[in-house]
Amino acid sequence: MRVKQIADALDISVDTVRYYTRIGLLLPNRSHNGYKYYRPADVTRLRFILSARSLGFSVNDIKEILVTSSQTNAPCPTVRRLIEKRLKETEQRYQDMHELRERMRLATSEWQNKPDQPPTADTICHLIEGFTALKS
Amino acid sequence: MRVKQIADALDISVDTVRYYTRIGLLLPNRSHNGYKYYRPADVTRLRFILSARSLGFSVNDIKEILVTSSQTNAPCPTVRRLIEKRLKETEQRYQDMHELRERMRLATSEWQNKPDQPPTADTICHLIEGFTALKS
DNA sequence: TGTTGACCTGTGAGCGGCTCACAGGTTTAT
DNA sequence: ATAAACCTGTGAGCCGCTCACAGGTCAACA
Repeated sequence: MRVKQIADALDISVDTVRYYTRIGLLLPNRSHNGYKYYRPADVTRLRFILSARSLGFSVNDIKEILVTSSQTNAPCPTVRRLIEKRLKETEQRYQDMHELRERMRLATSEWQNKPDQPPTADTICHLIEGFTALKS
Repeated sequence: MRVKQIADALDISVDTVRYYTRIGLLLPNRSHNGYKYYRPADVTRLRFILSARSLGFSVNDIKEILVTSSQTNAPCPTVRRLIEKRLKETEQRYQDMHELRERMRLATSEWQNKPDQPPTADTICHLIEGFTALKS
């Protein structure tokens, strides 16, 4: 398979396939014309990469898992360790997003009742500065 | 004030102050020695920038707001328009984070009962591939 | 046989919002 | 006088792609 075929088959862009190839996650064959040819094993590998991405693993994580898998033939402990770490980060970012969303909602709601005002010497936008002053 | 003083005063890093200066959000004075000197108006401006960042505005948004503010002296309509846009994006990312968190939690919980296994011809890590196969 | 058009190549840059590094100049305190 | 702490501009790195460029390859059709 050539790049477009494998990309279409797994419903991702050729650029993404090329990116994974470029950073060494995929290792296709080269033919006389310089084209890259992807074999069934590469499809398995790419499918694995996409699964891992959708579970929040970084591409470096995936690289590490693939190396471990080929060396020690027991990638699972690595996988368990990494997902714990990524889950903690995700929880934190989720929490941050939650707070940001609340702040934004509260601000828009409060701004409903406030008029537009020109800037002064001390304030650039009374909506933004007024809201922050209120909360801090 | 010099960079470290303003950075300490607002509890951010000198690199961040320099970054905002570099992209033109801050416009300090220059003295004979080449040092940048920040005045009270710059402190107000930086405080505004930080408030806006904490409400989810991008640095480009802030640039736009500052330009509007200095030209039309009514930044509020711009601010209202932009926060609506950013809020929608934030809602979406929040939702995405929520789903990712659920997937990760479910995966870790299911993996509790599964043993480690070496890779085979068709699978690299049965935990990851097994989980994805289950959900799709 | 020629020519279109779809595909392919590698490399480099861009996105956001910082953060870090480098090599050297300036100021301040001892 | 000297050392420590500060300052400068510029460039690169982070992440995971995405887009652009200039040119090479190949199948189909006239």
